[in-house]
Amino acid sequence: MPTSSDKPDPSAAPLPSEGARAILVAAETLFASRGYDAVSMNAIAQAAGVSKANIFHHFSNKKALYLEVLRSACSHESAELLRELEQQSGPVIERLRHFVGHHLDSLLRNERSARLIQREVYQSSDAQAKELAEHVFGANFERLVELIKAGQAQGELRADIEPALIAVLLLAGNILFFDTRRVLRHLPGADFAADPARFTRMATDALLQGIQLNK
Amino acid sequence: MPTSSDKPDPSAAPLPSEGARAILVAAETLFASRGYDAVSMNAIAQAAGVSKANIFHHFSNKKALYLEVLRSACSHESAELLRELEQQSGPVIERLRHFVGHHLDSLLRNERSARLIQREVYQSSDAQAKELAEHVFGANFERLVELIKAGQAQGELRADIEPALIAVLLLAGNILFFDTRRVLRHLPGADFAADPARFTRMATDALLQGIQLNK
DNA sequence: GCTGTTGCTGACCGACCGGTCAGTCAGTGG
DNA sequence: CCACTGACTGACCGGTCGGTCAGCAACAGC
Repeated sequence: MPTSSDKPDPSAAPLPSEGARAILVAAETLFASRGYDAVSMNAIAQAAGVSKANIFHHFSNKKALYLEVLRSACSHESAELLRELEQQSGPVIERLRHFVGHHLDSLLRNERSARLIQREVYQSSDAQAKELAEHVFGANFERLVELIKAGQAQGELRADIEPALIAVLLLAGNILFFDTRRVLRHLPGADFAADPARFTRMATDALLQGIQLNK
Repeated sequence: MPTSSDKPDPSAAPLPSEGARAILVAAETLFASRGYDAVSMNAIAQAAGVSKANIFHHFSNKKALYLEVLRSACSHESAELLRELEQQSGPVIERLRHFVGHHLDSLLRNERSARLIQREVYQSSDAQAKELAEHVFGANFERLVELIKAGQAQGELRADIEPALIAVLLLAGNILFFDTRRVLRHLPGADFAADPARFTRMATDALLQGIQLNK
């Protein structure tokens, strides 16, 4: 009998084997840059320096490998952002500024994970979307909304805007920047595309204070 | 042979034949929802109700078909937005409000085109990104930036923010909404996810007036 | 009649796909 | 020493991929 090909449990933490690690790394890189269908098991095997059959020894099939890559990316990404949201103190506006700046920085540093998750979000079915909202983004988003609510309660932020909307707007600029920065760089007048930190600072300022001139 | 001399072709592009139209429509739907690699020529042929060989009769290969689908999507999308930006009159702020609202509406109505173009933007190489910036988004973006500059010159908008940054922020909310609305719907407190028009109105208001409480 | 030309098709091709299988090899407990 | 195990591999499977090609039906002009 060959090795038992039991399915990897999505909730419990399976064993991160030694040889499987290289496969996961190679697969993450390829899946993130080219997408699921454009990456063959042969390509992953070659990139990982192992035989194709070896991948099937560690993962039951291609989909299971992809899900495992996605799972690790989600947990990694989620943990980093939650950590960032928790530790801060001081005025809410300063905490928001810091978080937004860190968020874009995190996207750019963990580009592969971010791309993988985004790909999943952008083409998810309704059922998948609900799962993503609850198990991947729920905690982070709720934490951010709580922070905004606190800012409203303390009179730092306008209370007549839904806090969730503010959260979305704060993240929208970052995500658009992350997604389109290569194109942005070639648009006229968008020289901020080359400087993420400057973009985040200016965008957050604009959103906080408004772009309309107060008479 | 271009025997159809009775029909004046509006663009320099080749004529969209009768039988080729069905292929283009089927291909656009499939490419938009599943991506290039996940769609086979067999699937396109079946969806279009023709033989696979017929596709190769009208298009030299899969890539050429994809590029043709992309080209028509780009020209269609671009023309609609440019038209919207040109005709308006009145205060700049009102024109911006109207444009942003129409932009999200356009994204949702032409979901397939929008998805196709986004897919291209998000995974474009540097060379492709430059081409997209110059030939697809350049005109629209520049027009929007000009409108913002006019608003700044007339004292309607703050002049200390780069106009291109304002343009990006105005579009960012819409695009994030379009991309993540399925996930958004399941996030706590984001009930605006079900009402695009309301989202756009509130988001634009927030951006125009700022979310910080003015003492 | 014949002769292109055009739109279209079924049959087919080599390459590659995800996945399987028999078997090798190093380690290890008894 | 042996028996067993898990990591690993080359060869191979059926099936599908993008793409080709000879040919058919319809229709024009001669």
